[in-house]
Amino acid sequence: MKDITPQQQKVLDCIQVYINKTGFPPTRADICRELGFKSPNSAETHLRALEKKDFISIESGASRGISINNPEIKHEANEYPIVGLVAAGSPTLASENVEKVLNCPKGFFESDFDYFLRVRGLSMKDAGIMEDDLIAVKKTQEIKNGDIVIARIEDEVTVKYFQRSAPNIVHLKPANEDFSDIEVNLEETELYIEGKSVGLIREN
Amino acid sequence: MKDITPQQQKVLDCIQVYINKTGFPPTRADICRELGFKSPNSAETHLRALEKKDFISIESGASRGISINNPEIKHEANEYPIVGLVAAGSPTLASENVEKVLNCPKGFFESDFDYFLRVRGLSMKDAGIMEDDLIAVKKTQEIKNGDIVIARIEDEVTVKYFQRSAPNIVHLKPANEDFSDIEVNLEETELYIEGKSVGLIREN
DNA sequence: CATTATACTGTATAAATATATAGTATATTT
DNA sequence: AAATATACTATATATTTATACAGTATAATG
Repeated sequence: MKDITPQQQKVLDCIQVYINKTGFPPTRADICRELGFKSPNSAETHLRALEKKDFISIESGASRGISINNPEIKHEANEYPIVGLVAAGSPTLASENVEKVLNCPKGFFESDFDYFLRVRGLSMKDAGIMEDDLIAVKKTQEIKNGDIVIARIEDEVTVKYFQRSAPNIVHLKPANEDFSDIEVNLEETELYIEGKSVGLIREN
Repeated sequence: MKDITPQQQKVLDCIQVYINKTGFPPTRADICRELGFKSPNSAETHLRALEKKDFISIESGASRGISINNPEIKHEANEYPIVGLVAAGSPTLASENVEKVLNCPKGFFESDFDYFLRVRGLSMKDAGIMEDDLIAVKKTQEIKNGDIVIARIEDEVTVKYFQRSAPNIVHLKPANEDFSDIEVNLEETELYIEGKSVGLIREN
């Protein structure tokens, strides 16, 4: 992180204060009003300087598209969506699948994650994953053998242990003797890995 | 607070998730994209309904001028100690037993709780409680049959199902067939109930 | 049975906003 | 001495965005 100039610090503080006060970031004009600038370009150039120094991110084209980069994890809390294991289709954050959102501190689990998945069924019982548990899912394709993955095979979504047995053969193994392994031949069947489990929460 | 419709809840969640993801609220068009609406007016009317019911505030004329009203639940976070199952003696919050502290929002589980207990052994495996899991423990003497309790019998601390079989007989039942029930005659043996499990967290 | 709330599509537009361009001036670095 | 970063004013404009208006349809309410 490069050093910030006093004026840039003022602009950064102004953005933070504005967000705290209103709930959304300021426009260039808002910053000018707050800090007494007479040209929107004053704000613009400061914003670009802050962006270059990585203090903020600016989403191009979006109004008020400023977000403050906060690499240090201060017990900031986040709202994470809880999605259900929909029988057909992958768990998506977009639509009717979001059950509710759960407030959880950033860095709660060792790895960061993207959403919670509500578990249906007992196929991972012996891994201590019970019905209605919430799995913290990190969307990633970096899977190692033995990871617990959220996998979609032809519109069916399941939670299983991942094991690549051969270059084109993946085994999805349940942790329950009442269920059997799923062998997926990647040349015949489409397998999409939604992500992997990085944690679990049970409310009882 | 008036009651919210399922669809309005989705829109509200969508706003919250969008803010988490981007740092700023969505536009009407953004909401449509996320939820699959084809007219910006769909988002607009839902927003106005949410505003009328006081779930959100909308700043007139401002782009992305949506803020979520959440005066009551301020997602206050607390530091909870993680204590180990010390072989002799009850889990105390004395500093030598505190492994570390975990930041967790208030009201994270349905019931409030006092500390986390690091689980040793697999005696509650079939209840989905695995080695190294963290049990959220509420210090209480109000125990019902079937509750998962943290019990101390003569300096030995265990986690078990609680069942009062007779006025003076308590059974502490494991959830693992390799372990056997512990029958406690309250007239002969001292049983102290440390508290009960109200939730579980697994970091993996 | 009329009214109101919910839940949408589709179109239009004034206002809000990001952002480029053209300058001026000072301090710092190479 | 030239280049670069900072720190502004002033103007212009394409795009983004909020928001109104016109419909359709269904369920709930009084």
